[in-house]
Amino acid sequence: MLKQQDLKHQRPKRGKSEIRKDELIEATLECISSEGLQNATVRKVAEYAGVTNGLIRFHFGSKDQMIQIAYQRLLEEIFQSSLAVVTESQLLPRERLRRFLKANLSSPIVTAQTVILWANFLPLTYKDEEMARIRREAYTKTTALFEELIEAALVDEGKVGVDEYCSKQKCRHLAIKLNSLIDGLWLEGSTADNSPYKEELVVIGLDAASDLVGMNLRE
Amino acid sequence: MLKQQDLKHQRPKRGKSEIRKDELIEATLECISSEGLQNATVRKVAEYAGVTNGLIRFHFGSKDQMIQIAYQRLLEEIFQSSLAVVTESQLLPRERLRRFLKANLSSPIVTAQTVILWANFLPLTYKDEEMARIRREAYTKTTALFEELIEAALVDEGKVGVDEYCSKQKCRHLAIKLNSLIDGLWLEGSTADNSPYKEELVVIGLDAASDLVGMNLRE
DNA sequence: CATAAAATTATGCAAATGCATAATAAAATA
DNA sequence: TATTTTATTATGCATTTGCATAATTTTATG
Repeated sequence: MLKQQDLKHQRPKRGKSEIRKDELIEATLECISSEGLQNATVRKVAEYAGVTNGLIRFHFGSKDQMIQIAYQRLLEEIFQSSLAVVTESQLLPRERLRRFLKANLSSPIVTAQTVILWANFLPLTYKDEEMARIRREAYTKTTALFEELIEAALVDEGKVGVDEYCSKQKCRHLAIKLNSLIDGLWLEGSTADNSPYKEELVVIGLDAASDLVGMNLRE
Repeated sequence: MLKQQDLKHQRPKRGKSEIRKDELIEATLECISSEGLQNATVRKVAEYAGVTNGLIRFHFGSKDQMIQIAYQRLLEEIFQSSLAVVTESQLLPRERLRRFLKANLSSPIVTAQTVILWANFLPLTYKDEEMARIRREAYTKTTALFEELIEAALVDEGKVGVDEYCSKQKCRHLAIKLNSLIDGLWLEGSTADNSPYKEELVVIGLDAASDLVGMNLRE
């Protein structure tokens, strides 16, 4: 009902509409990161995309939906870029966890651009239920992955037994701790623009994570 | 030149103007936390304060200044409420650190209201130089206090020598770690509204901090 | 090619917004 | 009390903003 997805044998190429929509989403993110959400008006975003404002209504229906979709995209991109480093299956669990942490403490996640975008959207998640949902969904995904990586590493290193309740609890707590640590460092790292400090942040983060997990993740 | 501060023998009572300005600042914060920065217009804030919009221009000059002053107030209030718990001078350094951490993980700092306000202001600190300055100033104060508390605790517990370079470095790193951890937990704690989880966050936070500092801060 | 559908622009409007300026009220002062 | 400052309201204006609606162009389809 939504689209003629399965009519005929469709070319693998995305339809023109999808491409344009993609451009508009990217333009939205660029506009917000450059001008701030306050100034990211429908007209400005259209200007960033090189189209006229009416087109945004055509593709998104309303400004609110435009914002929601852009937020979703941002979170998905962040998730994907940290997921990418752990998909190589031949890695040791510990190394996988280490890479995941490192990815979350380096570019492209730790960039002023990313944090600025994140910060601009955040307030909306407290007032707009849909934005809250989008946030929760991404958070759940990230946390699940985190717990998974932690548990695998702990089991592999013989630190916990498998399937015991207190082990689950331990992993859950560790996930919260590591997640918080990373978020905090990420926030801090984005403010200071001197890159030597940013590299130091990775070291500090892995060091702290090592203490928390009780496992050498510094390598 | 600014005010007739030292003319005559002035009553200790604040002038009417100061009181009204205070009301307007509080109204600004209330309005932002209820409606979001986007909708915190001059007229809305005036409505929250029960005055007409012209008065805001009279007291603040412009909307931008109104926002800046409100931000300053928020950060000051946050700082003061965590400072309050460590001023009792007869406390052991370790207990003092512990209380500071706990304060930063409980009400009134960890409330949706506080985080919402903080989140609303944050994006501005990336575009407005004055807002960035206000943020840096508060951050510097907090970090300095943090390092102070950490160093005192480490020295008292005999974990480090006094005045050595690597000790300073250690304290600095620990301050960054604890600060990040707390910020992350704070952010997370504000989203979930179930209070049992919030109490758990304090436990988790103190537990993690204990691991990081290498000292029992759980009580 | 013809025609229907999709994509895009053009135009306009009503509401909101920040700010200015004048008018008025309240308070201080002499 | 008279007068000057200070505080507050009233009014208005130019601009911006989101959205609607119609017109136009482009693309797909029979």
